[in-house]
Amino acid sequence: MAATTSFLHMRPPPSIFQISKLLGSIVKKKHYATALSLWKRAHSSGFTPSTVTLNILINCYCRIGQMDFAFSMLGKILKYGNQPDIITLTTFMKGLCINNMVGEALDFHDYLLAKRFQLNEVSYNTLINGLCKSGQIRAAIKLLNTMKRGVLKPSVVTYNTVIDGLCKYGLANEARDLCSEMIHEGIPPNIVTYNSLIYGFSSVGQWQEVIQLLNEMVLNDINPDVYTFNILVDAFGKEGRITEVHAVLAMMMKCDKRPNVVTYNTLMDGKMRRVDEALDLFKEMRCKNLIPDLVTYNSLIDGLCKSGRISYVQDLIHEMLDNGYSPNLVTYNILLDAFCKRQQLEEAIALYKQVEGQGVQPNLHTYSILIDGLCKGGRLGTALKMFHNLLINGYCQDARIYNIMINGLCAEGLFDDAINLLSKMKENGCFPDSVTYETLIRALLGKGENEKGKKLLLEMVARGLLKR
DNA sequence: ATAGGGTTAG
Repeated sequence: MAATTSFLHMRPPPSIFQISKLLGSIVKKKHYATALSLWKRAHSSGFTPSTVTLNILINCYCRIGQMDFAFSMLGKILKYGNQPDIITLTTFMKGLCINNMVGEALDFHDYLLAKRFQLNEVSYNTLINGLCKSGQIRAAIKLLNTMKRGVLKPSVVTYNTVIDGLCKYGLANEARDLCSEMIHEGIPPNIVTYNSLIYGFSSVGQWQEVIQLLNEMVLNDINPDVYTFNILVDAFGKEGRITEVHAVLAMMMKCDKRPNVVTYNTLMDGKMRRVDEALDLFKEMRCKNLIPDLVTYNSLIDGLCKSGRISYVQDLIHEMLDNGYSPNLVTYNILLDAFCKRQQLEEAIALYKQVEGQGVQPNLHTYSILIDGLCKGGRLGTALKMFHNLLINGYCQDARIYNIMINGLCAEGLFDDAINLLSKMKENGCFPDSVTYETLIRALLGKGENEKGKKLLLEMVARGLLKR
């Protein structure tokens, strides 16, 4: 920051073009908060933003979830007598999408159309991606088909977006059909297409298809890249197939592709049960001049917490901060979980308040950790309060959160309350899973409540939830 | 010239 501050005071002063360029390079590294604070300094030194500057700032605010500020930057463009351009509008739509407001993004699109603003292919790709990422894959396909009939034709990026969406949804076969369709339309698949498809088939264990895709790639003169190898390392690692992981790494070397941070993160993640090996990889990574990123730190912190090596966690957090990474929600969830599991409930609550105070929006995982921690720490009342707040705020479709609360009630012997919660869960349209029934049945039978236990066991069987 | 879209990891 010192270097950038002196940059602002250069003689002659930098142009707004140079400042925008610097902001852009900071954003490229995803250091959005840094870019914003640099701009604040520039602004107070008297620099006036151009539309490009404001577009960059809109992007920054969107990425850190401050949509109200992003919107006020939109207003600033008008205030300076300029018109938002296609990049402004697309950036803003992207912001709505990544902040769980895809519906608003679509409304914004309709509004722009009504005002006769011209959007382009990138704008549509942004919307299609938003739909895919929010699980509305059918709506995304519909929009793709609309594009086919219109003036803005889908490109390889458009197809890749939907293909990836299908693959993430476990619909690899359908994705493959779409790839054939795209070839039929005269658009050849590229490395991204193949990577998505390989991810899709490897995540459902259809290795034959994966091998076929790899062969097909080579035939089409498309070489596997680091992404391809990382996807394979991850998929094999998740299945515990260490031999295959090593084979992929060997193949990677043979293709002259160097492992990157993601490769190391993936390998470390697969070895978190063996923290020492993960730490060795961490050292190796630094020997190769690969800079650890936030994911690296989060995985290591998680592994160290779970293996009880707390003193090292502190060092690592300091190192992480020194390297310019601020903890994100994943970091906080890891630490909250560690505090709860170590029965340091007061520390957990203090951290939670700190997170809220920073304006970071906790997610369902945060609440699951806390409610479980509160129950196990003898604070059932507080847990119930937090749980009911969640239901009121619309988090009522996730079985895991009910399971945690049911478990908490059972642990206190409050079986009737637990059974009532099962009913409430069904009323809310959330399907109990095998964990729900196992929790209740185990607790009831353990306390000699055999009749109630038996009744639930029958219900579980009737719902087809009993494991064979 | 500087800014917006698709692929991997928690």
